[in-house]
Amino acid sequence: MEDRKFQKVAKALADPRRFGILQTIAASEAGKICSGQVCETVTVAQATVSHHLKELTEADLITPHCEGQFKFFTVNLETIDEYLGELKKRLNLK
Amino acid sequence: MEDRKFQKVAKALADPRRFGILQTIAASEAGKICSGQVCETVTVAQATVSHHLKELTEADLITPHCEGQFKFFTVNLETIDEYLGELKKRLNLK
DNA sequence: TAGATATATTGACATTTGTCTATATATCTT
DNA sequence: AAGATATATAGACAAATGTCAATATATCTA
Repeated sequence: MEDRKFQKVAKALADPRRFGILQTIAASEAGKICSGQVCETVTVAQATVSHHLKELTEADLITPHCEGQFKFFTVNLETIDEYLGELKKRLNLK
Repeated sequence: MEDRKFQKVAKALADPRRFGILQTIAASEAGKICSGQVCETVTVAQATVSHHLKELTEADLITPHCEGQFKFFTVNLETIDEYLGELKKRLNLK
């Protein structure tokens, strides 16, 4: 994994609220959830949620797909696995 | 793992320079390295290195032990493993 | 005991970042 | 077409953060 992506992922995971959103998406019934539903689970403004979803998307931790006026997100498991592997690799673990 | 620690570790890992320092410690010959040696591998001031080492220590990612006027650090593998496990757990992975 | 070396702390500063309100854009529904 | 709903963007702001120079503290050595 490239430095740039490695750092992007680490940063995306580092904010508590943003990680909470990621967790919410991961825990969603259908494995996907739309922006509005995320907003309901959180105490910040819609613009802030939109911002966090963008960050998570740019880190490739989630993947968006539109259905009409709704935008759904799914967790990108591969990126997470890659990140965990890369972290171990860089720290010479197991 | 408690929320507080989980966040602390994530934040500690999120800064590129700080992660680089962690990597340097992990890669050290003897498995331990003192502050001054870390300084040599990096382009920032000694005060900045000291600050990052403190952050890593507070996140329990490294453990300090003094030998005279030197302060050595070793990587705390347990914390890293715990963090990886917790991350998977929170995202419902494998 | 002095001076040298190693690390920590303080205080300042600039940048980054999370947040908001207001507004724009896009899609749906009647 | 018009209003309603969903999401994105712009701009502003405060708080957090990485950085530094200067200084303090602690330990070593001659």
